[in-house]
Amino acid sequence: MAFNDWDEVRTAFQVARLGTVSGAAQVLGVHHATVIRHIDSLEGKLGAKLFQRHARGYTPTEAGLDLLTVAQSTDDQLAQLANRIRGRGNEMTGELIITSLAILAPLLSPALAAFREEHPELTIKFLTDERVFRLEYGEAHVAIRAGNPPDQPDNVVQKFYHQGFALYASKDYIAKHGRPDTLEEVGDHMFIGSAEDVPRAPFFAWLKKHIPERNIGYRVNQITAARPAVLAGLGIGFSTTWAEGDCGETEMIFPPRPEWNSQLWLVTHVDLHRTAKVQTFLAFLKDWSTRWPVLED
Amino acid sequence: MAFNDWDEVRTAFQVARLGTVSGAAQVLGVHHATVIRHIDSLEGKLGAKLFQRHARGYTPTEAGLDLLTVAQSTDDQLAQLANRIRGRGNEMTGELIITSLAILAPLLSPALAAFREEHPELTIKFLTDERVFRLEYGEAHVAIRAGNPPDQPDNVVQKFYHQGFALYASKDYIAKHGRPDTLEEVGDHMFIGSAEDVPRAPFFAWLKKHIPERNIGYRVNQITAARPAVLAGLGIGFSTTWAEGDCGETEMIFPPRPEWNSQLWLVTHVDLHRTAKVQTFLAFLKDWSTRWPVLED
DNA sequence: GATTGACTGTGCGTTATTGCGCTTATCGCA
DNA sequence: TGCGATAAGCGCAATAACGCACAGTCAATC
Repeated sequence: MAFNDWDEVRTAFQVARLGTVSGAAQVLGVHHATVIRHIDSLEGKLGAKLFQRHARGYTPTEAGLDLLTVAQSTDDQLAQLANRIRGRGNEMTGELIITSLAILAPLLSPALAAFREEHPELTIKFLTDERVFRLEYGEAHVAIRAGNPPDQPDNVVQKFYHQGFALYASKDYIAKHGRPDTLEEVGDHMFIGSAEDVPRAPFFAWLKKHIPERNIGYRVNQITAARPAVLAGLGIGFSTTWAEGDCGETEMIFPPRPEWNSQLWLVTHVDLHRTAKVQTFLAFLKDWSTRWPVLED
Repeated sequence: MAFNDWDEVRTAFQVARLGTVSGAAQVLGVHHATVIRHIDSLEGKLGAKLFQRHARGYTPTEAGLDLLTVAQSTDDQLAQLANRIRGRGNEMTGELIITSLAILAPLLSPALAAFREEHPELTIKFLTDERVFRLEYGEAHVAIRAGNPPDQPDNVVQKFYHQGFALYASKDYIAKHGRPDTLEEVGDHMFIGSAEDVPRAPFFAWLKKHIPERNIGYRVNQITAARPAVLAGLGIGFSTTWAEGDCGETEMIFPPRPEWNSQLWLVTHVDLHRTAKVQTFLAFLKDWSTRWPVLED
């Protein structure tokens, strides 16, 4: 390790620049004795004189002049860095990393597109994965989570969209098998269930509890795979109300129930929550979500 | 002022590089609590988070990554600077500034030429002036002084060449006016004296004391002007034995006397005396001076 | 040539920074 | 599920860095 005390370099820099210990002390906001001690320490470590001392001040030697130029460039670079970091909090530039459940991609994409149009300097990363991305590792700025309110420490959580799930079937399926009248009497109708033994999604948990095993002929481990199965006529399956709203390919068999619903949460890390980038995005997203269909109780 | 504590930047740099507070503390040779305090202080000053804290360590934010790259370059530059400064003491490069009396230029120049040939990397500045250059201001590395031993503090003084002065006249002058037999009976012979009221040079002081005013028809304020005057036939004047040795234009009228002689001193500043550059030059010069004419007592 | 002002240098008391020990939390592994 | 390893965080005591006051030096100026 070359210099193990950058502050001493900074002190020597000011002395070399100003030519006097007193002047450097004034600029640095310390006592001139401190400046002398820093210089002595630095010269001792380097084994070379940086300054010639005389009653009128300190004159840099060749080594001192060399330090002057290097430290000047360091000073400039650090000043620029400070400006960048201080300004970054208020800038809508760089990356904005958002993570959510894969199923929300169709719902969120239009909002993200509109947000990017408003802030072209911003690059948006939209991450979906089986594993939960960790905000505390800096993997994302904003997470959209479902289910019970996340209670990670250092995470700022706020209520977001209340998502309604209903049971749908394709028009083909209905033409072939008709539609069940009640959920208590499903007859031979086939349902699309979860591949998990203990499904995390509330609607899948409900399905496992209320629909007999024999009526479940197709199982998925991700809800995103359910809709294509429904469209393919594999059975009656869950989908969100916002996805099926007015598309002509499916019909709602049973309307949303409170116990099927899923609450979405907006989650940010406390360190990033206050930044303009995150705040602007959250405000935009909440405003956008008012246009989404609302469940009637 | 952007950063007023470069040490905290250095700490943050190691944390960003290694990813953990503990690792950075180990590298820096401080306690990990100190590292945490540095980071907290730095973030507070910048008003932005540099790291995301979690149980596995510290992950740099965008600002932290920015700092990492800037500080990495700073670290490299300071390391190179340290190597340059540490090595400079042993290098024969850069400048070597020598100051002396103007009259010594003809004597020293051949030595300086030979020295530069041995060390082509070295640029030699040879300064002569009325005023005395001050070593303690870094104006020169080596000074060649005459007269009484200099007793400036912080100056390293060593005996150098013992310079002999004699009285010379040009062949023209001798042809016209002949030559005096003794210094006690100078008759109408003209001498070249000093323009100063109290001459500092010992031979001029002697001249003022022993030669009547009426025999001094030409006065100079610098000894360098004396030899051209002698050559021009203005009178009998002092010159150094090394200058007149075997040139055919002048003849020695009176041989050197101990009271005319002048001791030369090699003077260096204590801060620079130990450097290889100065030491090598001093050794070379002393060796070279052994070839100069020696006074017989 | 005495005086004034600016600067360096040093001993001493104080403050602030640091190190230490302990606690808490997380992860990996059996 | 429990245990060991690793890392952050925090209060308290020790130490090192700091500011202060005064001495000493030099240069300029009237």
